[in-house]
Amino acid sequence: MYACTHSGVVDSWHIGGVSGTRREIPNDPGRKERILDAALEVIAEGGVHKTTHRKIAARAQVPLGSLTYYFDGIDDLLAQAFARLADTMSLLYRQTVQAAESMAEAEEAVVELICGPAYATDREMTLIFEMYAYANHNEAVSATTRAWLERSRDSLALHFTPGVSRALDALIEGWPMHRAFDDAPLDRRLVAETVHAIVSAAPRLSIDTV
Amino acid sequence: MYACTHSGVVDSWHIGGVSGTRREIPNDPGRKERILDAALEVIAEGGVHKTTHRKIAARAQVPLGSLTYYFDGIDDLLAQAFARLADTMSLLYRQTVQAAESMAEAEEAVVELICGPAYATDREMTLIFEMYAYANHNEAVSATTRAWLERSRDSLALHFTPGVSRALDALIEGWPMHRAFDDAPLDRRLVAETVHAIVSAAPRLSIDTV
DNA sequence: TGTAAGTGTGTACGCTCGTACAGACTTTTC
DNA sequence: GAAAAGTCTGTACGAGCGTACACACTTACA
Repeated sequence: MYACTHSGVVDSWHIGGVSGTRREIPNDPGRKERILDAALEVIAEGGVHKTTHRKIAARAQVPLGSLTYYFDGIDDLLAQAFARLADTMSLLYRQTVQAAESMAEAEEAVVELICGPAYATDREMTLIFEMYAYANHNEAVSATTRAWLERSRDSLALHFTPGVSRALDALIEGWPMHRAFDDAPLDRRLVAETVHAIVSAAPRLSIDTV
Repeated sequence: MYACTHSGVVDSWHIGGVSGTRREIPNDPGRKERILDAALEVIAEGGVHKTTHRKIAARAQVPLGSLTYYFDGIDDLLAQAFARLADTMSLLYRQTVQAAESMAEAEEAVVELICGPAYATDREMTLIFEMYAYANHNEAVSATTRAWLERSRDSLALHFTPGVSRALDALIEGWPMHRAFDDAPLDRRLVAETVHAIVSAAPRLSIDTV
């Protein structure tokens, strides 16, 4: 019986001088993760509404039964896939912001997050749209999304005041969304100047005075 | 045979002195629109991935066969439902912006669009998420979405320069999205001050100088 | 009234879906 | 070597899906 808290731990030991090896990782070490990655690919290609166990299994090159073995149904699988996406994206977000060592660099980092495509490529934007949509109908994914937004704001708070962080975060959310549908590429200078305008207004943003 | 370009036109005429009346509107005048509204309700409740012909038919209180009579499959139905949503929202957006008669009122209109809930309630936000997600996998909905974004920017252009319009539009997109997942309500003063910061920076926004 | 055209629908079909589960397979222990 | 424990999977089943279509119904006109 597979417990969903799969650790992947492998242990070797010696008993009475005899060296034994416990079965080397269930069978296929990274299988669960491979399934989750396959799920994200399938979602990116056809959307959640066309995502099925069979497509995921085929993409991950695992038998159909594997999915019911590792996950408690399709909702659980999707929730864990989106959680994996959120982890990856959050980390990238944080690394980008954290690397900045001055206010100028911090502003530049925000511009980078908005203009990409290092942070969010078309594929990631598609997945994010799917996640947001699905979150409105699934409590686990909703929690994942909230945690993600909170982590984003915390990352910005490394450099900016709370008010500025909220405003910039909204901008980082909204602008790439338009980029996803606009034909024209994003004007990097316009973005930079908008970011600067918000940052410069910090002393006047009310939430910071509370 | 029903042609999907249903006009709803009723015509009376006289031929050779005999007065005739063409059947007064197919049978159930607003049926097609009722089906589309029902579709949006079903989508709002369970998401596109749980939306089916049968649920829509039940919600609209029409027979199942009606849906295949009026629409060329589920993709067509969803596309027209989202087009209806976009029309409604676009109009509301434009009316809100257009009513402003000074720069101060224009800024206030933008704040209103962001903070709602007049413009976008939770239900509408859910539908918008679904539309964006679906647009990435359906050409017709993608076109509808692009047209919507363009109309939004045109509305803003009634009061603001192109650069400011783009920046504000991104903010109007992103901030309500966070509102949809945040526990805390939006701080209206912070929003107002952010909007003002962007508007005030207009002379320095590069796209306006081109 | 009879006929033709057009509008609308109940039913049924073929298909794919999620999921269950008997049992094959692998490793460990005796 | 045999048994036990645990890991994994191929197959099958019931449910629900989109869609087609024969046919009922309504109206227009002869």
